[in-house]
Amino acid sequence: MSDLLERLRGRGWRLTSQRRVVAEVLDGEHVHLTADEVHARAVERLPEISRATVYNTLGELVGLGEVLEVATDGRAKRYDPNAHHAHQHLVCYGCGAIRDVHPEGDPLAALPAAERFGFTLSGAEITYRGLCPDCSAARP
Amino acid sequence: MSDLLERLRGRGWRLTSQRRVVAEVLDGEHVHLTADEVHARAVERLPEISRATVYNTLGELVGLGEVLEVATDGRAKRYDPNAHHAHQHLVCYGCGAIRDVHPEGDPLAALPAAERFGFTLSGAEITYRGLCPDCSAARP
DNA sequence: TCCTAACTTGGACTTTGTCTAAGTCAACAC
DNA sequence: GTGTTGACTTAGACAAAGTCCAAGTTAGGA
Repeated sequence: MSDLLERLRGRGWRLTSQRRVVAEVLDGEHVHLTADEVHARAVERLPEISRATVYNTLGELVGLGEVLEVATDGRAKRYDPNAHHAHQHLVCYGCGAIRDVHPEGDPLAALPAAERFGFTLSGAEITYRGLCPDCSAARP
Repeated sequence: MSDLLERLRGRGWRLTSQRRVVAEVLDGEHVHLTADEVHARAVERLPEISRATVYNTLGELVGLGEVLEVATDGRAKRYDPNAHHAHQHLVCYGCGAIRDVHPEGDPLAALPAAERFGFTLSGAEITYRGLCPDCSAARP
């Protein structure tokens, strides 16, 4: 994420303090924040940043392919900065915790031609569901 | 779906006209309606049915395992009555069309123990993305 | 036929996200 | 360093999707 700002600058982005703060908040691994959570953390560093700007910036980052949008629960979308390494997600149905995971093989290979209905496939998203260790311990 | 009402009755459900209509609307294959679409179709048969009842009934059907909730786009959830046959979904990113598909093998098998982080896995949902034949033709 | 707990209703409310008009400022030119 | 300008940000109104509640209705057993 450290060179993200340089890449964005190279694409003609104006480097505002707001965008810098959003990029900083998203830095890291296993980060899957909702837009509101990104806003809350951004406000800690830049109190006057608005919700609209956070939504705008997240939308731009997704459009540029720098951040992935993840919809694991039909509630708020989550934003995953780990866009440059193919991965899937493992979600705890107890507490909602999300981990990036790396299954073996190409998921597209499992779908036979007869099951493609003439579609031109471009990818597959897998959400593994389960109970995390903490939630397993809490439910005897 | 035809014997769904019998199963529900067996579980102590009161068989109201509202629940009957919601179940009828959901009958069929490749059905993936939003709650609002279910409500719109239910109103055609029972004009005074309320949105709240549709949401209640859908929630109960999901809780009983008779209907699946599908969140393919971060917008409205969709309801899939094909809950008793394991399947995955193929979604067109042009028009949003959804098909039920049946990939080969067990998706859980692709996730190595080292990538499970101590979770107790219970299932996996796969969303294949692509362009359907109609949308492919429309985008030269 | 009556009774009652279960069900339904309309509307208020919440959450999540989008849009707009007006004001601000990063980056370039000089 | 200063000025300029179009891109960016802001607050708040709006919209979509979903939840909650008190009051009224009703399915199904007694």
